[in-house]
Amino acid sequence: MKATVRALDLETRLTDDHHQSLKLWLRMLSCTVRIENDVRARLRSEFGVTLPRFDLMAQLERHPQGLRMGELSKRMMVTGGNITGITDQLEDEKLVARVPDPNDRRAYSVKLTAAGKRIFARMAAVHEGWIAELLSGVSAQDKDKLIQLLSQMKQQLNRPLDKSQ
Amino acid sequence: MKATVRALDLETRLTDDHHQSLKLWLRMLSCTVRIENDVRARLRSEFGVTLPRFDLMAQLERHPQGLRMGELSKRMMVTGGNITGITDQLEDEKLVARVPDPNDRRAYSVKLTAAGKRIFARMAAVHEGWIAELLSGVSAQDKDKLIQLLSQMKQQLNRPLDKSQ
DNA sequence: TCAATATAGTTTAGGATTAAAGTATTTTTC
DNA sequence: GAAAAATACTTTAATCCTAAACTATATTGA
Repeated sequence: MKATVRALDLETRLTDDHHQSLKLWLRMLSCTVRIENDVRARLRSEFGVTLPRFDLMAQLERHPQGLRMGELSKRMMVTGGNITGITDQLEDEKLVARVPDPNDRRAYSVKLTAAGKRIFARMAAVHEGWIAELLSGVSAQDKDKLIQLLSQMKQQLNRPLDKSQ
Repeated sequence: MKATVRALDLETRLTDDHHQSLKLWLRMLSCTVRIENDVRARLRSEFGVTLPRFDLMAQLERHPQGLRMGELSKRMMVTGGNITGITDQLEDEKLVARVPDPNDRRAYSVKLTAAGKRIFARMAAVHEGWIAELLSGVSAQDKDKLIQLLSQMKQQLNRPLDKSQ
């Protein structure tokens, strides 16, 4: 839309923006759910593991010193109660361990066990291949552009919203 | 990365692409979950409705002639059993109705009731405003670019994958 | 025709997820 | 130093969601 001079009233501009935003949101949601479903099915059939358990282990792998429940909750953007449940099951399977925090008796760190590390490493490599395969139809340039734009979006989403606009 | 001449072996290129794809995927997932959680909370607090129920009604609103269970399942990218459950509840609330298909006694169409239409219209307008507000930090140009790139991604995701690459 | 197969939807069992309330511990505040 | 508030995590009840098995109807093909 090159510097248009024709009169657009506020309402029209608002509506246009609304539709554009909604369209973008639905398109992004659609891609995300599509990939998520695919990965979920593959994790189940190839490794007999659920997506949330894989995700929790992925967080821990990036933080070998361990993460608190609250940190996991924040990073995975799910409720604390949810983290409790997933951690319980991974602990039953001896893939993660709750390590008491010596300085705070309410808290502890969750860490991957040796078995957890081993098993996760195997899954992660294959998982990365799936994602690359799924996105193989998008050029490297377009991926870069998407990363850039989505990084910016993410940042904007975390910014306190100005309700006055 | 401008037409580089230095020797990159296959493995390196593969790994680079894998990391780029994974990064893109995680960034997109992060934005999506962030928005989804926000919308879920607002739908609950403003209208006392859940996100999946809202989504199902949104599908029906776009198809006034009604949609079969299987069509809803495909469009919403969730299992049929899930659609059964959500539809049951919306039907209990008299917001949608199951209309028997005269030509196929196994099937029926799900339609919004008059009350469903009225209530959904009210929610949809506000919902659209939330999305616009959430994405207000992204310029119209960037939104256009994102829509374009994500549309392309969506198309590529639906293409039969070439496992040989 | 009628048996085999496919399709439309539901049910079931198990796990995931949320919001809200609850428990235990720590920090703050007076 | 003790009451109040905050923090870290868990529990509970309800809903969501999946995969797999199931019911009922429709289609296919010998």
